[in-house]
Amino acid sequence: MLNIPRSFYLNDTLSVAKALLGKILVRYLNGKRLAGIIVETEAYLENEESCHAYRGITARTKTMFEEGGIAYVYLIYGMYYCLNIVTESQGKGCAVLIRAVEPVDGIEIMQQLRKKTGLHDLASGPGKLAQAFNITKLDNGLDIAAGTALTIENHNDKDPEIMTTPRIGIKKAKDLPYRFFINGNQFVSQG
DNA sequence: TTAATGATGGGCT
DNA sequence: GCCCATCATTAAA
Repeated sequence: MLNIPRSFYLNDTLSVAKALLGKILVRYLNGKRLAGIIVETEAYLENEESCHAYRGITARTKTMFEEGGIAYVYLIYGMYYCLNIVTESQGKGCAVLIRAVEPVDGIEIMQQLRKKTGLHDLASGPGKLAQAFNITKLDNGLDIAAGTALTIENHNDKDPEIMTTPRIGIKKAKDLPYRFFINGNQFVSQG
């Protein structure tokens, strides 16, 4: 039940993306706890084309240049938000996309936010996850390492078996093996 | 079962 | 104007 400190997020992005698997994403919404086990992530490095920060700082991407542990939230396809966690040092411009979690706490609230029943489709994709946790552009720039409204906890479970593949839904740098997920977990997106 | 498509809006080459 | 780190719905097979 321990909030993960900033030092965790200052490590290299690929290591952080893998280390986040099995950790607990926690959101406090109107005093209620929403939580899920992170089962799928993707890394975005500042030196490859598919990274938003690749072309430098803009109004949208300036959050990606904050220091590790800050939330970077952006609107995609006009209707969904994606939650990222900035990694490494201030000014670097890299982050980890949280793609899917396995719901643990606050499942009824997630079902209301998603307008769905059941468990499997609640947060098995980046847009679904943001909807289930009520994450919007208002959360852009929040300090996840500070451990307040939006945070990540380490429950000291054993390290999961990690699978690696190319990232999903991108056109550039599509072959880089920067997607990670927990082997066999049914809440990973796309099967 | 898989494949195709519409929704919807901010950022940018 | 076109692109986009998506999803739910519909159509086809």
